[in-house]
Amino acid sequence: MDAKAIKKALGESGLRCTPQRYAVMAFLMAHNSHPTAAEIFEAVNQMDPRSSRATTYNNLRDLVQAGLVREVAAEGRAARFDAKGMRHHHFICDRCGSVEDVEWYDVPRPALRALGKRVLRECELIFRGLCAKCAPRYASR
Amino acid sequence: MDAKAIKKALGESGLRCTPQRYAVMAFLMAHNSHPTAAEIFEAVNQMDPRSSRATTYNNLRDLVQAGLVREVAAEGRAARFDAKGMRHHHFICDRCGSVEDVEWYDVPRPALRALGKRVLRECELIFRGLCAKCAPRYASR
DNA sequence: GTATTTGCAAATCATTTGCATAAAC
DNA sequence: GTTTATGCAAATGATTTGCAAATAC
Repeated sequence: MDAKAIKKALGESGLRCTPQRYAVMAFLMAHNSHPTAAEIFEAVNQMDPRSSRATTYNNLRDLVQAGLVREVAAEGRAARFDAKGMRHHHFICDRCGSVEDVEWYDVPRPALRALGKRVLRECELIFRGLCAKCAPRYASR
Repeated sequence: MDAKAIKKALGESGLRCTPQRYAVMAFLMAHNSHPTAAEIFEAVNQMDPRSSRATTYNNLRDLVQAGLVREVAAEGRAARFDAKGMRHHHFICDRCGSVEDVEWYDVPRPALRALGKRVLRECELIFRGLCAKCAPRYASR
């Protein structure tokens, strides 16, 4: 379906369309679960055991640099990734570290005032708390 | 000036007021530069070479858990810390990774809707771009 | 006095790198 | 054919942990 689109996007970014790189990109486009690099490696390698951990990491770096993939850093935990599709914000679970999409909402002008000489590239909302799975089991910690 | 306040806050969190822990907390309260754990260790140890790297890390973890310190994760780089004082948002520089405070702005209700069964603890704005120092030198990358 | 914290060095975890081989363009 | 990417294993960087000795309460 978008095999061609992926190839095109990679080409335009000066990246060759190798099976390993394609697989990472396709996987991220098909899953909005914000997987970690390790999870992506597992999944991609299970379908076609031709990739290596290092290559997965290198490809993720390349894709982030090319602007095709977004990296979400969470405290103390491994980074998580998602294909840049429709704009959205993120909800990060305090308990399990999962990252979920939250419907996009334009940050109003007043919030952008105090930026001074800084050059703004993007502005994202990060919600934190307990995800729907963890909320009921709230007890420890 | 707030030596007493620090001691009190630690006590209320069930944390003993050791010189090393106190030093970390006092340093964070006196500097809003969002230092990394390594920077905090350096600074604290320079004034009084009695602490160790491990203890600094452990104390930072304890202070974050106690809710006295906030941890800011940035992609690929070391975590940065700040004492929870006045509420504020963060600006993270794409180039140098520095984290700066941005005046607080209450996120309007509409943005808080799509949260479903999730339990919201906090909501923060993350601005990304080039800091005032890096903006003029924009060239490479 | 007792429970917590420290410091050390070793361990772990996520991620990157060097380099020879293989594949994309 | 040339340039870029791969896979491996080893390196790095950040952070954590085990444990005996020290210290806050």
